[in-house]
Amino acid sequence: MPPPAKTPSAKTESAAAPSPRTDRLDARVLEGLVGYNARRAWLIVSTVFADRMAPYGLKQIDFSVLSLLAHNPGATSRQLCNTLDILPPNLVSLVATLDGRGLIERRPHPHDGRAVGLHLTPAGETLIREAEQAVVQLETEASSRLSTRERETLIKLLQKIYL
Amino acid sequence: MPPPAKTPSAKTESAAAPSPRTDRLDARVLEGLVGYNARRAWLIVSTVFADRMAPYGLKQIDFSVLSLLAHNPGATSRQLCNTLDILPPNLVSLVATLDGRGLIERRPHPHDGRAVGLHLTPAGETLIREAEQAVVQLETEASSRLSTRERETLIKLLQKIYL
DNA sequence: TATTGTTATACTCTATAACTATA
DNA sequence: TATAGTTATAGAGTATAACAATA
Repeated sequence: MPPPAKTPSAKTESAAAPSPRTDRLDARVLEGLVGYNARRAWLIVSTVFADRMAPYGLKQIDFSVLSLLAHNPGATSRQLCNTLDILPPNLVSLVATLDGRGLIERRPHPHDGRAVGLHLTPAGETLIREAEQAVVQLETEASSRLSTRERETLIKLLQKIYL
Repeated sequence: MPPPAKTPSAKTESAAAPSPRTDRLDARVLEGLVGYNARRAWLIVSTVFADRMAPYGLKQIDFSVLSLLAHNPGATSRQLCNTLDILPPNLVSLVATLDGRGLIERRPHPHDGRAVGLHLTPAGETLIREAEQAVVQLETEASSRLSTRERETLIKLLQKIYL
């Protein structure tokens, strides 16, 4: 059996340079891991998201909550928590802030006296409509090196992991 | 122009159920975003990672540092920071802990008196060798619904975003 | 003057325990 | 007894400013 074809190694670049003194290291092991790559990609999209959503005063979690309420009027905190995988105590101040900004409204739940139905206000509706458009735009730019087909494939494969 | 074909909406499930009272909400807008999906997928892999690496006493960042040092002996803190996109102050206690555990060693840098070359100890070499195998295994399981080809495609597409 | 590594610190995110009011 | 929402709090993760030693 012939020796296996070696993948190019950083060490073989130059036999006389044990300390290449570059700023970047050989990260090929990490770059072969789904977890590492998913986090790095998310970090990039995240940064663009934060920049573009700053004018709307929305962080990622705020956007998620408003977008869910736009398409699920009357949803409860518990439903938001289950859908977004966040813990109830961490949603409280968030909902309170959105309420204080006049973007959402808390109404008594029709069938359950313990629960509170969350609804977008007209201001909230307007804001999330604009924000959703901005997010679609920002997502397209952040993944501009992917074709439409590739982007769809990427999302489909990611969902095979968590959905 | 005819009305556009409606995508199936949660609202059309039943005209008499304005509050479906389910635990899951319609999240199709979010599920169309790369950022959202990348984060959700990373969260899953992350959980599996934490469970399987607990016996080794390694968090993700510890694993990344040790793995980089295994393939880049003598790397400096600054190089680790640049490669992993973390800030220097946040690496200090981390390196100190790995040093305290006897997994890495700090040696004076040959060409730069300010810098410190980081090296794995024999114990560190052994640990990261086992840990890398465990991570490959855990990654395969966490992405078990993907074929080998799909997993490669996923990684390639993620790297198109951040690399 | 610029860079490496460091300290101190603050802010955000995430997690747990315990309470209340309703079911 | 169990669940929805809340409070308080603790722990991680991430960020900035400022300093000492060296280039």
